[in-house]
This record gives sequence, structure tokens and C-alpha cells, in this order.
Amino acid sequence: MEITSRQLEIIEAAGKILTSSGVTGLTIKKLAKEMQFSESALYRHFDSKEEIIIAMLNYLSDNIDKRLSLANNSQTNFEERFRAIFQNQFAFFGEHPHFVVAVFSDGLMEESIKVNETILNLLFVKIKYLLPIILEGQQNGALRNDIQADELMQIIMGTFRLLMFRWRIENFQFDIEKEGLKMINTLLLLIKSK
Amino acid sequence: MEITSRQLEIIEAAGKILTSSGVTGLTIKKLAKEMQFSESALYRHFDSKEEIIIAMLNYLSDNIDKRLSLANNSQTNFEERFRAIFQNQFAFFGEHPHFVVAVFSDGLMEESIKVNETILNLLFVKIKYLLPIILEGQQNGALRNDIQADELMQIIMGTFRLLMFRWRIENFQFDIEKEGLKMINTLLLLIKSK
DNA sequence: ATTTGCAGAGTGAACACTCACTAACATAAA
DNA sequence: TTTATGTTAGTGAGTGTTCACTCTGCAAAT
Repeated sequence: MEITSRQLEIIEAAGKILTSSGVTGLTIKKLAKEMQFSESALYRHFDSKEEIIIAMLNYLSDNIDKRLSLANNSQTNFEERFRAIFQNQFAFFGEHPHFVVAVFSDGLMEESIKVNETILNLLFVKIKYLLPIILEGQQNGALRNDIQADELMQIIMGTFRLLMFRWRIENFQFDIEKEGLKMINTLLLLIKSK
Repeated sequence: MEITSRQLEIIEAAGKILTSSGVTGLTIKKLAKEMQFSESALYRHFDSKEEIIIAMLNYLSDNIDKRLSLANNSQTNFEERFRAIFQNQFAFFGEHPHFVVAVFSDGLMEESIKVNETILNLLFVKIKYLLPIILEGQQNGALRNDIQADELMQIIMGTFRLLMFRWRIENFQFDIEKEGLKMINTLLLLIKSK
């Protein structure tokens, strides 16, 4: 689970390539070139390409988990915690746009069961923090009760994912934090009780 | 734009492979095997793999356009038309699950600008029918007016896409029409004015 | 003395695509 | 009715390229 500094460099290089060249563009050759050493040198640090991708996703997962954990504890009010979760996400992806390609690309090593499990796991990290907040909001009476929490989750997560998808296919042109804030406001308006 | 019967067979075979083997599994070799003739024979009907994919997406696009056009004219009431649009979509994808892989896979010929444009075009087909309905609903007073129509669109489309994504990664196990109906009901509950 | 971090040259497999060729069939002139 | 010409849809054996990955060797650090 621990990662060497060299492995971290490789992971970051992989992310960089992912942004510029997409899923199919992420090859060992390009990765070696980006690292400025030979292809074979890569195999000193990882056993396979699959492991590079999994390490990248796990690193991302840990990172998000820690960030969300921090964002969650510091606030008390329901709405503030809800906003904090998303603002944290938008800030993170704003700093590291290449990870958007990693997470929201189904094509990333389709044949590998392990990779797909790791991507799904990433989704659960977010659910882990979001679902309790929603449930709490419903108990508080801050959120409407006529819709089940998991159905609210579907709507929220779906809207979030579509925004990220749009951001990506528009080549990260618009300000994700600004558009993200708009999205949060709209969603809150929609799901808060009157 | 016109398509021969043989080309249609190839398109359908491509869809079949897409479902079973995913985006990376769609190769000329497999496609030829599915068609029960040689790889070179494929090039009698299409100039390139890219054109096969584009033809498939365009066929899908035309098909959906026609279906939505029909579903739209027959109804008058706002809610019925809204429901008709989605029920039509769920029925269609229920019959042809392989197209879900085609439409909701960003990895499908990432490098080809043409393919990506065609996929985006598919999104617009749906917006073309949905947006006027939402605007009408807001003017009628059936829908809440405190949120702009295009923001409602984002939420609706996002929720729809996430449901399709879930259906796909769970290998088309659950009843998409049933879950779809639940989604429609939840969304309507959310966006209707009180 | 062994491990670490790399280079360079290479491997086989898979990829999209091309080539020369052919059998079956249609059309129409001799 | 036979013969000539052209088209369509197929085969099988290739092409060059790219892929992830391996092998051997070497210099520097431990």
C-alpha cells in the first residue's frame, strides 16, 4: 500500500498523459518518455501497467477520503457540510483535472476487473460521506422527506457526474468551481424542504 | 446516409460485440467472425472502422429521433409527454442494451473527433425534445419556476445517465423500465410546483 | 557483494488495413 | 443461345505499426 517517491512521480506522469492524450493515449512508451527514461525502467517500479493504474486510483481514493474526512468534521450545520463536501471536490479536481479523465472514463482498462472495482470503490468513498449527511438533513427537517435518501443520492451524484463529463469534453475550459457552486445552489434549492 | 441491409447487419453485430466485450473488445477480427466472413470482406461495406462506428451512432440517432418525434406528437398534457419521452427511451434501451455501451462509453474511439461529435449529437437529439417540454411546463405552471429550464435539464439528464451507467456496470441485471419509472416519478415529484 | 536504477535491443501478439484474386450473377450484344 | 463485359461480395495471405513486456548488461549506491 505504501508508495515510493518515484512511484508517485510515475503516477503523476500517468495522470498528465491521461489529460493530454486520453485513455488510449496512456501507453508505457509515452509514460517512459514523460519520465525521461526507458520503458524497461518502469518495470523496476511497477510489475505491470495494470498496477500503475490501480496505484493511481488508490492514491486518488485515499486522497479524496482524507480530504472529505477533514471537510466533514470541521463543520456542524447540515447545509455547510453538504456544501463543504462538494466545494472540496471541485477544488480538488480543479487542481488536478487529469484525475477527472481517470475516474469518469469507463474505457480505462475495461478488461481488468481489478481496475473497475477500484473505480467503483471511488464512487463509494463519496457515498460514504454524503449519505449520512443527507439522512441527517432529512431527520433535521432541513431536507424534504417525500423522497428517499438513496433516490436523492442518485439525483445528486448524477448531476455531479454530468457536470464533470461536460467539463471534460469541453476540455476544462470553464471554471469548475464557479459552475460547481451554481450546481450546488440549484440542487439545494431543489431538495430543501419549504 | 442510406444504409444497405448488409451494413445494417454489420452495425448490429458491432453492437452485439460491444455488449459482450466492451469498447476495447470491438475489433475488426471479432466483427468479421461474428459476421462469419473474413476481415477483408468488411472493407467491401465500410471504408474504415471509424465509419462503422459513425454509421452505428447515426443509425441510433435517427432511430431515437423518430421514436421521440412520435412519442411527442401523440400526447398533449405536459406530464404525459414528459413521461412518454423517458418511457420510450427506457423501452428502446431495454430492447437494445448494446447501444447503452455505445452511447455512454466515452472511450469509444477517443482519438476520433468525428465519433465524439456524433456522440454529442445524440445528446442534443434528446435535448431537442425535452427542453421545449420543460419550458412549456414552466409556462403552464406545472413545473416550478424558481430554477431555470437548462439547470433542470442538467439534473434530469444527469440522473438519467447515471441510471444507465448503473444498469450497464451491473450487466443489465435489473429491469430498466421498472427502475426508469421510479426515476421518472422521483424527478417529477422534485420538479413539479406545489 | 549485492541491490537499485537505468539503457538498449528485442519479443510475440494484436491491431487496422491492403493486396491480388475468384466465384456468382446480371446485362446486353453477337 | 451463346459470348463478352462488368459488378458485387467474398477469400486468404499478407503489410506495417503499436502494444505491453522481457532479457542482458552496466554503473552507482548501499
